[in-house]
Amino acid sequence: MLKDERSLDLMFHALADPSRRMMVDRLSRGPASVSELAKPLAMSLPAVVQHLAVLEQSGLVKTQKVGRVRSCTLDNEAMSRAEQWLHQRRLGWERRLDRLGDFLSADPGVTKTKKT
Amino acid sequence: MLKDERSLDLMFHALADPSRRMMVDRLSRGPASVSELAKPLAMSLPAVVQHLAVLEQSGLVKTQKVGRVRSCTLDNEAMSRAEQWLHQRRLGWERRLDRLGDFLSADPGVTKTKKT
DNA sequence: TTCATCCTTAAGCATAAACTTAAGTAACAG
DNA sequence: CTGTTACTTAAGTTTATGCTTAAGGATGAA
Repeated sequence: MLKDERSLDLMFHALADPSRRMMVDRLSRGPASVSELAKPLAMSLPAVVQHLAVLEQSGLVKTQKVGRVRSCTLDNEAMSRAEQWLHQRRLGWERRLDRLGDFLSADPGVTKTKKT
Repeated sequence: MLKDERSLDLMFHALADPSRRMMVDRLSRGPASVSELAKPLAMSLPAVVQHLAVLEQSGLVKTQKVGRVRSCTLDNEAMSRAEQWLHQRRLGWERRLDRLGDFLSADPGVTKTKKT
């Protein structure tokens, strides 16, 4: 992990394409070969391989070549890192809303907040 | 929600840029104006506004103009949808690993699986 | 009214993405 | 050894992104 930020760039970018999400979705049900991943997608095989490269560079997917077949799997830890980034920001926001709720119910009528 | 897939495209794409993530990070600590969002970023204001438009179109951020100031807030539900997509795929994968673990510990030595 | 503050809009530009087709290469089956 | 399967590589095209600078509004303060 040279730069965590860069890694998030690559992961979210990888997830921003419906074909790639479909591949991830397929892999969430178990390992698959390149042609298995390609089957449901309406595009050429090279295009699929390019998508796979994006997923692999992001770290979300690992692949391993056995004979002439490339076997692909999901990387749980990478998935978790993307999920956690979202989770933490969302929690920060929710805590803020909670505090606001507390404030409002504690002293209804007071509206002058002091600073930012 | 006309197309859930399209919405995920836009959200993950929005998150795939470090400047935009920085804006989301800032907003997770509370609402902010456009220039507050711009302050820590090394780019022109119009560039920031363009990033903000990407975030807004994705649904992750809501904005509201009061006087000459645009106030921005995070949309918790949109954040949650992106998070959930990741969470569910990751769980699918983990369940699979668990089943594999059960299988291996239940009958060590047997290696001939049936076929996929 | 006059001026500074906060955005907005428009236009242009360089780079990156998402494909395509056309040829390979490498394992394996017969 | 020959053909089929399963990818790989290369090159080219089109569209989208991420900026920039240069000019506008539109509000609010004095």
